[in-house]
Amino acid sequence: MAGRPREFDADGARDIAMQLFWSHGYDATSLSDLLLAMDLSKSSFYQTFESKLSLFELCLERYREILVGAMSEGLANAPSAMAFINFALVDVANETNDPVGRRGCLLMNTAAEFAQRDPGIARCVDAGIQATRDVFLEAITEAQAAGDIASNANTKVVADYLVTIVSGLKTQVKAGASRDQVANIAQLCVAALQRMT
Amino acid sequence: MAGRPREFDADGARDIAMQLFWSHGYDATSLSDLLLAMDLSKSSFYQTFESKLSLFELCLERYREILVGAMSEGLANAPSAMAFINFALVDVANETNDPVGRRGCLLMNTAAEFAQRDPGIARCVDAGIQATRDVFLEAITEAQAAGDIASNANTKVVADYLVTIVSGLKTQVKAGASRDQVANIAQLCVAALQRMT
DNA sequence: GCAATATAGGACCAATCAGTCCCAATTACA
DNA sequence: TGTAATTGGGACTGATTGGTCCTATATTGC
Repeated sequence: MAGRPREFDADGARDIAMQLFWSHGYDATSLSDLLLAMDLSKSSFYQTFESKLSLFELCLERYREILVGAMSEGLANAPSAMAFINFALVDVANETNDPVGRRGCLLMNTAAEFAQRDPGIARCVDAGIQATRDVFLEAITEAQAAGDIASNANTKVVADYLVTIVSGLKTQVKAGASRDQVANIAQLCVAALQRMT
Repeated sequence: MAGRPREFDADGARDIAMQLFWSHGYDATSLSDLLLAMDLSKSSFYQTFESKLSLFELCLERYREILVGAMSEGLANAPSAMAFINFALVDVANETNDPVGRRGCLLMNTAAEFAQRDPGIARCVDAGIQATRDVFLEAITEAQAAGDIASNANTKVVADYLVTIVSGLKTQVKAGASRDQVANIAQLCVAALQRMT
């Protein structure tokens, strides 16, 4: 009944596209760039992914999946919730010498580039940010139980605080800040968190 | 000796362009958009501003000028340096219902969009960020003298912290956060700052 | 063999892009 | 009056954009 099977891995191709979008943004990633990197003919591309925009949505969802997965795993494996939070912030400094360039966060980049233009994209971005916020929320609750964060702190606001910090740090990286600079800011943020009442 | 004088205000036209770039970014602002808004013919445009890119550089410099001016004035007129810092952060929440839209900061937007593409633009962005950092630095030193910030705090890192926070908050705004949400995060950041040792 | 699907490749589309050039008219100063 | 500069407008460039359509070939299940 079914015809000739697809010869390429659609998920793999989408992941390659995700890297491009992450590096250069939506507009600056042209269709020809995509076809070249994904090693697809135009026919195959449009048969599998409806359009550039819908592929982008897939990439955003995939990005969230990977990001939240890594964060959840990091939290689970960390010696303590506070250690995880500390790592999440300080680790941003390592992106200053990322061989693939200072790309920031695909979700935040998208929010900055054109989340307001397309409602579907806006929903994707929002869902992604909420998901990372939820992981932080979990870590904060855990850190509270461990006595590392004041018990009367408003966990939701603190979670938003962490998302804001990470977002801000990544923008600093894109703006050209040095490794030490970013690491120092991150440490200050963690220290501030620990002193909250 | 001189011929027919220019009929339009070049600085005013540049300011209009700045608003466009601020709202939509560099790439998404087309030349026709610019000509229409600035009310210029293509001839006049290219005679006065060498190219779209060099006009953009002018806009970045102008933006810095306005931003730093407003911050300096705010600091000078505030009841205290700490009050100024508090206002600088909490006031970001007001951008959630800005009639012109959630535009973020032109400097940070540019850093995110393509600071890495062009070295001249990267310098402009960096200069702008440094300038705002310097105002914060001044405020921090003043707040230290007033006893509102711990005297042993590393002022440069704290200044970077503030820049990071403002940048993060503005990104939150662009990502769709509510007014209260942003205000709460901002207040938390200020509270954290005041508890630093 | 037949229907269904996927393949690569290219022709083609209308639109947009930034930028150049040329034009005739206009307005200044000397 | 002549020179210098700006004006608006349009023609035009070459390139790129995302996307559609078509053809011919290939591979599957029935």
